[in-house]
Amino acid sequence: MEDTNLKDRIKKVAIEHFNKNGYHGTTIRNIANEVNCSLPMIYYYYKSKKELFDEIITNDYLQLLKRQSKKLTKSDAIGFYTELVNNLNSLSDFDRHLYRLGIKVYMSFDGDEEHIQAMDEYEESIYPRHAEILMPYLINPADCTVIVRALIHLLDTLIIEIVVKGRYIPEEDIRAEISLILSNSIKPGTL
Amino acid sequence: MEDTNLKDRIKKVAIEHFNKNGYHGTTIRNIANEVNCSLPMIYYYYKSKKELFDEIITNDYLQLLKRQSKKLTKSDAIGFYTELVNNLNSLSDFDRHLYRLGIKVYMSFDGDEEHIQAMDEYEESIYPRHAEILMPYLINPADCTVIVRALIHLLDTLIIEIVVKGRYIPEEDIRAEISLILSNSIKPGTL
DNA sequence: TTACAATCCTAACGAACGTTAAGTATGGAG
DNA sequence: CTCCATACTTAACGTTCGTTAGGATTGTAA
Repeated sequence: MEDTNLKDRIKKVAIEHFNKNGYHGTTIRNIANEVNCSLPMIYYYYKSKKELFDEIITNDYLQLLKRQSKKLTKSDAIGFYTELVNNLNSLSDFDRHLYRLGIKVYMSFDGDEEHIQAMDEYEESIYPRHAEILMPYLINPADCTVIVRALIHLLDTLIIEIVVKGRYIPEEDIRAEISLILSNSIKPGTL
Repeated sequence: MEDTNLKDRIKKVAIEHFNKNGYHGTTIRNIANEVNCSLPMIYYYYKSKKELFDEIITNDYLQLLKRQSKKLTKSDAIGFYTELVNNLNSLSDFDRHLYRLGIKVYMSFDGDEEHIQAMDEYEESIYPRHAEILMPYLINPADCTVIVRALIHLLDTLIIEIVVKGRYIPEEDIRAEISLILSNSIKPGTL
């Protein structure tokens, strides 16, 4: 993200503020102050406060998710999920804050009805996607539901731990936790 | 919580609003409107908006946590944690919203520095407490760190799933997920 | 040099905010 | 009946909010 470009600088600061203080706690004046530009410049580039927020969530956040998933070199099941979580450790501060803001909206802790609905739809696509990835490796396909659900739950908190609370979790720790769930349930040799 | 008492009715509505709209998104006027009282009545019972919020978090929320932990009849390890999570299924709407608000502050999604610090201190007491509970049952005490951490992570998302997203998770599902982590690590017979 | 679009500013708008001043009802104690 | 604390009100305070009107500056094309 270019720092010379005023429009982008505004968005960058906006993400920091929305992330830190929430939608209502963020003011256009505070953003303008930090960007060191006049107040109406924000309305020059963005129609309103709401549009600025919308663009961040529906553009930048979803783009970040796609960018992260493209990084995956998917080897085996445990390696795949370990990599997915571990990549978050090396997120830039900016991306981490953007991710955090996304989670916040996703959890209905900020934003309004529209955003929450969009996030819900996205979430419903998660379970089948993981089930599809794991299915071929399972010893007992009947256990699929429990295993996938427990896996998603574990992934969720690992993500929250890293992205929301800003902690670093070493790769071997991530692998150990994921293995705890998967190692007894997937076929040997695929590990 | 008495509904005849105006002071309590104000707090009840305040919790709903803080939970739904965040600290900055909640206005004294909106609360007064819904309680159907005049605006200064809120200042008659509470010194300021901040004090009202503080009391909810440091009084009511922590009391709810204690009340929940007292309900536990702690049998075996898996039963203990299953009960802990399952009890959240039967939380009243009011308590669930209060719990959600607490999680929100705990995750630094709302509130200010003081609250977040208080929550961090509380959180640091969690790991040793669970380690202590589980230690006697572990087959290999060297694995303690991984197991306890994975357990806490799993519990966290189960709690979020029920309290934040408002889903119902059947007791057997909770037990299955917790067993997935614990059943291979704790001594047989203690299950 | 002129014309014009893009980029920026100061100053102000009305609305909504947290908060308070100044009072009015009410009901029990003396 | 008087007194007074409790429970409540209307009306306004000063401040900050999102937003905009109206104009200045700048670089470029004709």
